[in-house]
Amino acid sequence: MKNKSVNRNRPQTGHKALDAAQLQAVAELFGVLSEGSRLRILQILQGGPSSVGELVEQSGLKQANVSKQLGVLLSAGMIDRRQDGNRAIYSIKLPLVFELCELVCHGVAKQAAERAAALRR
Amino acid sequence: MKNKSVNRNRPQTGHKALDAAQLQAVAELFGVLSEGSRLRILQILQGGPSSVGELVEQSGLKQANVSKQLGVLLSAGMIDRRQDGNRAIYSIKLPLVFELCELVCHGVAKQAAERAAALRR
DNA sequence: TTACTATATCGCTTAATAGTGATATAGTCA
DNA sequence: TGACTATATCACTATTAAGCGATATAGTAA
Repeated sequence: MKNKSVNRNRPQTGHKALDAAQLQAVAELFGVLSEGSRLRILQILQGGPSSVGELVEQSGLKQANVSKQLGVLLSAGMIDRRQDGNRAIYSIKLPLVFELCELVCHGVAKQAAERAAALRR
Repeated sequence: MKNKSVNRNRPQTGHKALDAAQLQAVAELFGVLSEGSRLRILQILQGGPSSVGELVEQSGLKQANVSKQLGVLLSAGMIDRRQDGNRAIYSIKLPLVFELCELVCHGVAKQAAERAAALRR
């Protein structure tokens, strides 16, 4: 028999593997970030807290949709909500969101854009 | 009139905003990472190149599903494919994948797991 | 109260995709 | 050649969610 294993000499990655539940949690976090409309909202919120109306205006999305996506972001714990009189003010809660966007935007945005354009068959 | 703008004194974030196309590209990248099965495959590949059969064995997923998800990862440019006789050997291509996982896993995995468990209403 | 504004939610249609069993394709070995 | 193994693809079902118009809810102001 050949028994030619590909996996000898595996490099040490320096972090322990996640179990199924943790993997699923990470997947869900990425899932929240996998929608252009939500990224757009987060991008606006990176500039500071905003009301729903301001988000609607700046994003170009419909109000119902903005509210819905804000709910998703809120459930995911990524943003905070504060009531100010008539309005609801949202702000970014998790600094990780910043870090993720920094990492992705700096390192990959251009390549990703090119690749996505190429793949859009 | 009140004209009480929430958005004075916006902090400088130090990176320029992405346009719609770039946002969409980033969203698609996150989308690829938003599935537990694909994260599982990437996690195994972090230990080194593997054949499809090895991935099937270690992941517990069906072969058809592994092949399909490998196709998604390949199209996204995250992994490489090499033919070795009868087998197809896949390996991680984008180092960014490592960095993303490091960042997320270290900083959030536990919190995300707790939060996801709490949210699983 | 009434009128007005801001936000959230409902119901709906539509689109995308995960996972599956079955099958097709391609390489290996006799 | 034929038998066998490994991988990819097909056809299908079921689930999920985005975006929308319409409506409900809540706060404000007269």
